[in-house]
Amino acid sequence: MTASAASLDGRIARGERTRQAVLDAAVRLASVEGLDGLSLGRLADSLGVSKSGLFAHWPSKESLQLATIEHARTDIVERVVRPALRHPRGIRRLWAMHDLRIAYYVDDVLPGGCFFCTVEFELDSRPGPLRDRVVDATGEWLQLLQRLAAEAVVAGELRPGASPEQLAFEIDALGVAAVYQSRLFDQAEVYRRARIAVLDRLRALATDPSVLPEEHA
Amino acid sequence: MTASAASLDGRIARGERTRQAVLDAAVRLASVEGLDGLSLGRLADSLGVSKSGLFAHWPSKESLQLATIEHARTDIVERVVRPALRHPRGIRRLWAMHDLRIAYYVDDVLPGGCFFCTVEFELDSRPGPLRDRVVDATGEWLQLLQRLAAEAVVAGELRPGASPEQLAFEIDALGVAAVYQSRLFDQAEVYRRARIAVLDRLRALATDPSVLPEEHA
DNA sequence: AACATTAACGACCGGTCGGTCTTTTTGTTG
DNA sequence: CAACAAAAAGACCGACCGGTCGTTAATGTT
Repeated sequence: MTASAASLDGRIARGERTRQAVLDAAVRLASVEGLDGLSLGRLADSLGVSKSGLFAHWPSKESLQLATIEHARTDIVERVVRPALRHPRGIRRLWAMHDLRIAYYVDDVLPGGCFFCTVEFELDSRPGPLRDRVVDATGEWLQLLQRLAAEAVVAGELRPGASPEQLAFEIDALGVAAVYQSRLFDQAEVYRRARIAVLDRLRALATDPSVLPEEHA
Repeated sequence: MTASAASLDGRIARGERTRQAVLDAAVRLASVEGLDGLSLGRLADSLGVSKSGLFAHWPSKESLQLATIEHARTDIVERVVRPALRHPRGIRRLWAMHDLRIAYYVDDVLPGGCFFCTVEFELDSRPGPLRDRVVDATGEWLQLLQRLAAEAVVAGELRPGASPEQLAFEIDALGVAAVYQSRLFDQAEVYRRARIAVLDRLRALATDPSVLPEEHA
């Protein structure tokens, strides 16, 4: 019985594998049906496991939903936030954040397009622990955009008059709208508009627009 | 038995009154819970009528949901679209449409903020008659914004280079984002940003910005 | 007064929901 | 091998879901 026994125990490893598989499926399902529309029976069926098996890992539906939010957040951080942070600080990093977000949607990572967009509108008027967690995560995202914009101002790449709060609001708005309009109408056109809108906005506020990419037709 | 017998028949009048009361409550409930979260039992309870009484007016839940979409659409037309169309054609009418939309949210007409925003994200990835009807209504709204923008270009109030499609996308995006962010965070600040964003955008594209109102602090 | 029509109700149906409990299977350890 | 522990299954529960049916009450027609 060593300190790493837990990681070597095949039983626990199996449980962890199952847990990840369940959360993967839960995020995918919830991106379409919402966290409330996510039913334990259907979730279990879609994985070929039994419903009661889920209760071996989470004591209630709500705790599974909370874990699902956490899992979705981790996914976004790894696929969007971290890659964007590898770009040079300033206006290019801010643009990369929006660009990679749209790319995440283009790549059809989730069948519903965006887990957080779905649950934000699902829970925005329904108090409770789920909503609280979504509020936190969304606040983090907006503050991240805001911080990147502020850094771009400090670096002199955005005009001193530019408001980071205002800019963060607008960039997020265009990302959210891209999700729902692309689902309702023609996808490619909408994604193009969401990119152009932010590019135009950044170009108008930039001290040297040439650091931004061309508008790809 | 005159031609206007139907309108004089107290039985039919009573039914019509009930029908309107049900649809009013349905739109309000669905703006919070979504069209799927709308349960017939709770809807009936909130009105003090019996669940089976609802089936006297609609043959199925889906047909009630469709009627609810229609009812919500009528509400928006009367409270936002028609008042905005009374403003002079061009950039002022386009601004009025956005301004009145935000005012609709500020006035807390619906407990969930916006019926269509909720159901757009609820149904955007779920095929069926409900989604089809929402797609139609949303398309109408976007084309309306687009038409107003095009009229402003024709009137020479917006620069010839301005793209009505792009502008319509951006204005709608800022309206939608105002809804969900105001529900998750501080309301007044978000509404102010949604107004300023569109005002700035229109001002940048206007040939004569003085026809637009000042940015009210 | 007799009858037709409409709105609305209460009882009930099969099915699904989240959740509990007991049992079986799978893997670890002495 | 036996003893044990974790993962997973299966049977089952009360509550609620959308929906049906037979009935009653109110209104209008003759």
